[in-house]
Amino acid sequence: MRRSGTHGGHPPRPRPSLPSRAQIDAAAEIFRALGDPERLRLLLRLAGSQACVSELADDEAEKLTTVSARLRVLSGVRLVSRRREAKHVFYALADEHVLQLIHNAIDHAGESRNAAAAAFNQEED
Amino acid sequence: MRRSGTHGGHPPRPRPSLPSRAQIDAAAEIFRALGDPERLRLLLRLAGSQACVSELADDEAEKLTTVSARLRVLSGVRLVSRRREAKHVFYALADEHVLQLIHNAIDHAGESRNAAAAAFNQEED
DNA sequence: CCAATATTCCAACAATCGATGGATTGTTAA
DNA sequence: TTAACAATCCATCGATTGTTGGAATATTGG
Repeated sequence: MRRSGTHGGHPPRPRPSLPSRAQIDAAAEIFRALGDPERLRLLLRLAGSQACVSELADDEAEKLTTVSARLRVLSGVRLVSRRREAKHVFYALADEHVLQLIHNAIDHAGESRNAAAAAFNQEED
Repeated sequence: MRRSGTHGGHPPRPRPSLPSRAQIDAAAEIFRALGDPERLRLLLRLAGSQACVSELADDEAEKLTTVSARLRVLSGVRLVSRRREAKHVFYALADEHVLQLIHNAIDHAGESRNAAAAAFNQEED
């Protein structure tokens, strides 16, 4: 049964060309970096104010190397920026978009209760 | 340094204090589900049109159980919705929000070249 | 130079993840 | 009921991940 054309329901949406494989991979990498509670918390911490590694480690009561490793992942996908100042290396959110992305996810998590099935069908879990 | 006050396009987003731990965990779970190229591709495929598991498996030349497992992850965080119709189970994007999230990430990946250092001194949007 | 401090690099390790085949459940038709 | 098909559940396996201690690097100050 191959009926992939006869179920109307999707409005004609301007499809901005399908993302390339490279783009999908890049996006997945970003999401993967975001997909860890500790890294996410670190990002939100940086949203408040920039900080150096030792300060962050002290703040979250974690090992230095642990925090450094987390920052390395976040920095690897440019979610945070690095800046050296004397002996310290300061990290900061790359830009406001990052925060938006996170808050979008939090939003989605909060409302997904019934929004999920809304446009599709009503079902009960 | 720019203050978040006079942005001419965003609805008044009240800074929602700091997200709770549960919210962070939930967001991380969503990001983790998004953090896999195959799952991401599956989502984009569903953005085109809903489909049942076997159709998706056939479409992407993957095992049925593999696709089912991927969908299970996506469904687990309500990124996609499930609907049973006769013998088939149809999956669809949970809502448009999901697509926005993905395109935001792709966007970020594309522009992250110089956006990284922007936040530290002068930023431009 | 050497010492002290801040951070990253490296090499384990346990924990988790994704794919997969086979068993199981669910649905329809005879 | 049995048969056929669709999808999920379960157990396993190989690969990857996150943490961590110790070594290496970088920077500043004697």
